[in-house]
Order: sequence, then structure tokens, then C-alpha cells
Amino acid sequence: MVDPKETINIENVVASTGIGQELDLQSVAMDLEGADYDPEQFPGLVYRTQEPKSAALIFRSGKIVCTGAKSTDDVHESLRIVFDKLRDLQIQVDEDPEIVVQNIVTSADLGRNLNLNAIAIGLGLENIEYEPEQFPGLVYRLDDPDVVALLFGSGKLVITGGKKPEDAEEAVDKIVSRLEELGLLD
Amino acid sequence: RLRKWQERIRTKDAGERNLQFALSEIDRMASALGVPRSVREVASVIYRRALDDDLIRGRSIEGVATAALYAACRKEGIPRSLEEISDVSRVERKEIGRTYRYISQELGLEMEPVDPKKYVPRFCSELQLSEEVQTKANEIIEETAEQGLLSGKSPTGYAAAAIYAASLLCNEKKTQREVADVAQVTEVTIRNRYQEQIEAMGIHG
DNA sequence: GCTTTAAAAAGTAAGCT
DNA sequence: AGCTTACTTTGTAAAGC
Repeated sequence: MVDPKETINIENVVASTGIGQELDLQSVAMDLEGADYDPEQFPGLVYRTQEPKSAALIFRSGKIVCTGAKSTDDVHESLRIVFDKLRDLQIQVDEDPEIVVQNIVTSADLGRNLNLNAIAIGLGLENIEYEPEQFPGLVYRLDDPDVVALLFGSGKLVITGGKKPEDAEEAVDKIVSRLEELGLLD
Repeated sequence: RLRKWQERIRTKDAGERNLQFALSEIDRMASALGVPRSVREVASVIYRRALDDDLIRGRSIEGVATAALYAACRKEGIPRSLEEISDVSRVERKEIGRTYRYISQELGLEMEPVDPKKYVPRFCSELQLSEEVQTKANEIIEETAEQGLLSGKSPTGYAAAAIYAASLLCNEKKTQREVADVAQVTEVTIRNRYQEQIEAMGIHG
């Protein structure tokens, strides 16, 4: 039996940072190739990096949100590219802006099909949300780590809301042992 | 503090005044759906509880009333799909679903997933199918669900496929389109669920 | 509460050939 | 009958309405 922990894959990392300088997004939009800026629709300017692939939301305040990266290293690499692009436009950017990971989305595979109906009852209807008419996944909120898991009939799952990769590992471990003690993983 | 107290009284009074409207809306929708009086009463109780727990803030009265009715139908064992419910409500399906999940969580309704078999009598009756077909459809649902085929699937689509399969097996054939129309699902969904079900049942369609 | 961005899971749906 | 595209769910920051 493959340890479900070994199947964990980081699918998306969201992080925030700031250059410590206010920006004139109108002029940045003019000079930065590929920038999408529509202040009527959303106050942030969207800039996409190709390698690593990510999307940066740049705000007037100088704060930046980076999303879509596949690892925390990719987040740093993507933001390094964004910082350099801004410096190319003669914009002052702090030396090493603090980058804070806000959310990590992970997928994993328990390796066997799940009876979501039985799991809903077993985990307790008050602890889960399972409405297959609206969404095929069962929503399970954990307290520690503070993450949300989406369990599917195929045995695959998604863990989101974590701030570090270990959160997903702990979550998978707890979910596996909980399902095992309920006799729902056989 | 006095201001907050006054505000609470004001919103409570407003809620009580709107209660009349909410209850009449529940009555109107329940009539349109043709559900028994017991369901309207359960829906009214759920709405009142939502009002008492201040769950209506930031939501429309009609949305909470509709969600309460949806929950009541399920609690009473005669579920209506969100599609059917939205047909008699002015609130869109997505909002009804969201509001239902919210009040269900907050009020601790502990709603069990809908059993597809609950749709069989009504859908079969609308299709003028015999008791034999209903029994067969229930068998298909029961057996395939036990094999784990139900996880993540919509109850209406699941029931529709079993009814379609049963109508074929009992020589009372209904087309996928006919079944799809009463269940408000697509023929594609019936086809997909049907294939899985007959394979699990060991039937060669 | 909404707006925007990203990604996964799996089911459902709609449009086109 | 496929194939493609797109929407449902979860979490998260940002600024502004």
C-alpha cells in the first residue's frame, strides 16, 4: 500500500508581499507588456509570468499578491521576476520584501474508492458538508491543522487553507487514521 | 449599547413583519410544488428558527424561505431538486443552494444526503410507469449504491438512469428524453449513469 | 457581500460537429 | 455520440464599492 502522503502534490500557492512604494498603475499598465488593468472591474493590475507560471495582482499601495505557483520556491522566483520588471520601469523596490504564504492548495490520493455516504454519517453530519446535487466532493473542515479537505468518491482529495506544506501532510494523516478507525477505508 | 439594543429591536420587528410575507411565499411555492401541508409547517418552523438565530442578515427573505422549503421537503422524505424548487421561486438555483447549506449548517439540521429512491414514485407516476418498474428501479438503485456507485453523483440523475433502465427491463420503455424531462437532467447524464448501473448489475443492455 | 487571480478534484451542462 | 469549454466547491491576499 502506497502511503497517501507520498501522493501529495502542491497545485497552487498564494502569497502576498509589497514593494514598500506606492504605484501609478495607469503608467505601469502602459509600460509593462502583457499587463491587464481595468480599475472599473478590479483595483489590481494583473501581470502573468511564464516561467514559473503565475499571476501577480499588483495594487496602487505597492502590495502584491502572487498566485498560481506550484511551490514556495516558484512563488519567490515569480516575485523576483515581477520585482525586476518594476525596477526596469525605474520604480523603487525594497531589497528583500517579505513574502508571506497565505494558502497552499494540495491534491492527494487515498488509493481506494470512498463511500461518501458512509463517510458523511461516520464523520458526523454536523462536521461535514456533502451535497452531491451541488458538488461531488464531501467538505471536511479540520481544526488542527486548520485546513479544509474535499474528499471524492475516487479516493482523491484536495487540501486547501494551509500555510505550509506540512499542514497537508498532517491533514492527510489525520484523515486516513480517522477513516481507518471508522472502518471506512477497507 | 442602547443603540445596539434599539437596532436589535428594530431588526426583530422588521423580521416579524416580514415573517408574514415569508410564510405566504412558502405557502405559494408549496402549493405550486404540490407538497402536503406538513412540509409547509416544517418549512415555517425552519424559517422561524433562521429568523430567531438572525440568519437572514445579508440574505433575501425569499432566499431563506425557499431554502427552508427545500430543506423541509428533504426532511419529510419527499425531496424536490434545486431545479424544481427554483422553478417556483424567484431566487436562482445557485443562491438557493448556498442559502440552504448555510442555514443547514447554522441550525444544525444534520441533513442526510438525498436517497435517489425518494424520487422514484413521483418520477414514475409522471411517466405513467407501473409498480413493477418502480420496484425494479429501486432494486437497481439499492444494489448499485451498495457497490459504491452513488458517491458524488446527483440523486436525480441517478434515479433517472435507474428508472430508464427499469423501464427497458420491464418492457415499458420510455426514451431517455422523456425520463430526462421529468427528472430535469440531461440525456447525457442518464446515459452515463445507466451504463455504470447496468454494468454493475451484470445486465447486458 | 461583490469584484479578480490560480489550481485540483468530479459531476453536470451546453454548444458544435 | 464525442469533444470542447465552462460552471459548481474549498481557501487566500489585495483595494474599493
